Amino acid sequence: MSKCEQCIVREFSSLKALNKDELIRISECKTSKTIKKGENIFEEGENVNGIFCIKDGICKLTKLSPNGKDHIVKLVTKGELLGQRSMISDEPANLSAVALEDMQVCFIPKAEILGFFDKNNQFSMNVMKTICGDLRLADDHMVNMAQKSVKERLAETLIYLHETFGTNADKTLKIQLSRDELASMIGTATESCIRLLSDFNKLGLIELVGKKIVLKDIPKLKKIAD
Amino acid sequence: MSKCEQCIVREFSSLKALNKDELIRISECKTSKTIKKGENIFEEGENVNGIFCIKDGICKLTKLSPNGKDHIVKLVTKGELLGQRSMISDEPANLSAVALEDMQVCFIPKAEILGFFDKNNQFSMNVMKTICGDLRLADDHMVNMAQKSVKERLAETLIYLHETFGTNADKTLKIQLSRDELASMIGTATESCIRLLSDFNKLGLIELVGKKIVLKDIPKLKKIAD
DNA sequence: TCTCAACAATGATATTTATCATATAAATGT
DNA sequence: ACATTTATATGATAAATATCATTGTTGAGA
Repeated sequence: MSKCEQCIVREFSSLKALNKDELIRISECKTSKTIKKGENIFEEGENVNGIFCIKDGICKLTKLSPNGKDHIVKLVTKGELLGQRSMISDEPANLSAVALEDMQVCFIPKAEILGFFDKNNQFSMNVMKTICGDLRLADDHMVNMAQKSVKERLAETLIYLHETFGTNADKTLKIQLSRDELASMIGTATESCIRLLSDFNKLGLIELVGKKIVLKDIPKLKKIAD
Repeated sequence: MSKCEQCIVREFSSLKALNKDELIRISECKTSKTIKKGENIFEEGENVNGIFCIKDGICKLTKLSPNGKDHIVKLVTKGELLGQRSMISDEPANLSAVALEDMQVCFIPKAEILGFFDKNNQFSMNVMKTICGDLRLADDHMVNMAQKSVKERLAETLIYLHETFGTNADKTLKIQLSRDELASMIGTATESCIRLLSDFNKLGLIELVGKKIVLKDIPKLKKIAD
């Protein structure tokens, strides 16, 4: 079993507040998993009973809307933790986590984490701050969904993907979402999303390289996004 | 100065975990304010430096969208706390709080609250759970905004207002929002909101009594809301 | 009581977005 | 390598929603 102490991704999450002994305890009780692209880490409504630490890969957090469409609420990547909210609220997961690429994740049981809450204030403060950050993002996102047009949301999302996940050598966005997934991030029909991408392409704002996307004119995209 | 110990609203918030001594400490450092309808408790971007405990009244939490329209993110009422997220994140307020009716609020300085975080685990757990609940609502809300039609959102909001704030003796909704405010809760143009209210009225789902609203057929409204 | 300003209502129209249909391109399994 | 599925693309059209213009209503303050 690999040692959390030597795992570099912990430095990027609330876990960085844990000391040597605490990390050793986690190493002993955690379980590591490989998740293949397209598989669930957990599903909406499921009891999670612990948190997941993402060692490698990216996943989407989705929620099923009553109309039957999935909405992508957030993308979560290497170094981040999953399932904190459910654990603290002591409720089933509100969102599903689905791998966008092959992933390595570690599962840490709830009991262990709750123990640290009592003893390590810095750790619980870190978790709180993370959740507060998520809340802020969610509120901002909600207002965007309610007040911005699909075009504005698409431009904004493209810039977000560019800034957050970067580009490949050929300048294409490193994170590769299907048109369908992109549509369900911005909350629109797949066809509308494709059409707007075509428009952006014709306007020279982006370039479509097969299924991949290159951002050609970021200042203009930012202007559209507001 | 009134005593927090004898204030009943604390029973409805995270503050219920505080013991007698802690409540006395708060009584000594808190300040009480009257906020008139339409006035701000705090404004987006402002440094809050503490939390507000709502003793009486209702306020709206709004965020200004880049298009210049205000969006109502949440309604907050008697017994709830305000400003927790900003305090924990150590960031300026992300939302403005505006009184919908005359309010009584108490302000508790940050230093005091942070002190309790260290010493009273139940209290910090309560705060965490509240914020987790807010996050869950925000995510749900985001998906609604992204995936539901304006009509669905209006029906849903009417039911929410009914269930949360109840009705007057004449069956009208107790909380009275202007058409403009209702529109900015559901994320649509004021005229669209008014038009849909007229439609609901003609269909016998609601009744418009001047500026007030009576829900006539809740089951059908729920069906529309999904 | 009158006046003005804010709010509510509605029509006409433009714009945005979804839906349905169909075509093409790319990926997948055998 | 071929057939079959899946994803992308685009046109035609319908539906939802926003915008602009106008009128009616209400309530607060002079």
